[in-house]
Amino acid sequence: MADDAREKWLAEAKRRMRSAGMRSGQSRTAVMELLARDGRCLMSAQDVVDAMSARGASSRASVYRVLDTLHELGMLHRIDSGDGVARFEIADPDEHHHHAVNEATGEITTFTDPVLEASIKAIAARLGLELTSHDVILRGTPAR
Amino acid sequence: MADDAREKWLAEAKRRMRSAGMRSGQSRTAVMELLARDGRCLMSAQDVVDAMSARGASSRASVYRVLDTLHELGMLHRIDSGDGVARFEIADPDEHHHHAVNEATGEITTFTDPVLEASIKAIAARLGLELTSHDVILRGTPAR
DNA sequence: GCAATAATGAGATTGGATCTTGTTATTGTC
DNA sequence: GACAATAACAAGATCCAATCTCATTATTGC
Repeated sequence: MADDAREKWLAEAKRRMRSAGMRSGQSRTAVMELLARDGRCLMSAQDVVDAMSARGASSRASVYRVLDTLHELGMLHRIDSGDGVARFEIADPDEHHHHAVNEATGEITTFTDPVLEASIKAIAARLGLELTSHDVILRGTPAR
Repeated sequence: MADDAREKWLAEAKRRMRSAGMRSGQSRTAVMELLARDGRCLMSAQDVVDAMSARGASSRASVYRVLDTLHELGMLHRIDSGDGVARFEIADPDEHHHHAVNEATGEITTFTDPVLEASIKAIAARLGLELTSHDVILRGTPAR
């Protein structure tokens, strides 16, 4: 993701927090800035906890709280990859993607697909569902 | 799912276990029969543990082992619904479906869609991935 | 600057899942 | 059918992500 998109994300996250009547404590600020500056794709909460404690700030409880808050505010995607660890990534409104897991290496790649998105929209309409979110996860091994 | 499909599943599960060189201990047998006879859609491991201990059999460890084994043999789907609890359901080779979560009620419905499946196949091919499994989860609220 | 109160930190706690170890049961062989 | 080899099991300890508690600290409107 481009640097300016990250800064935009940070500004938007702060704006939404403020307009939700939330104060800007040091943990919230620090976690948001970490995610905006150094956030990798699919960080686990523990990754964030480690990164924060490496710079001597933010307790585990706070990190979990902030991640949860950002998720509720729609600023983070939460992906449950199946290993019992929730992973987060910045929600860039300009880029909607899904994930494919290489089961041989554990490597995760992202992809986008308009046909897939269209069919998901059609399914939701058929089910009478106002879609709030959706996940698609592919798992497989490299084809020979 | 029809009763005969369940019996077919049970027979196939036993066959695969046997051909994988595994013995048919009482825990394996009991868990498989429970799943085949009374298995609901999306049972958690704990649900199975409770059901087994209600009939005075199978330790928690055994239940987890058997579920894991059945999953590895391709006889169970494992769905991580995002609440930290893995859920399982019988893998009926004749019926491949996905899940939609009603976020207002927590209710889970299933759906199938050929267009969706086709696009997923196409994506996997594009990524050079030999697909072993894939999940699609929709979340939303009932449209007014 | 002050008071109200939201946010935080540290550690305890929860709960799903896994691991360990001694025991039991299954299976091929005789 | 009995026996030995060994796979499978049971019970409980343990692990670890996530949540909760509550006293302390920091932020914000006034």
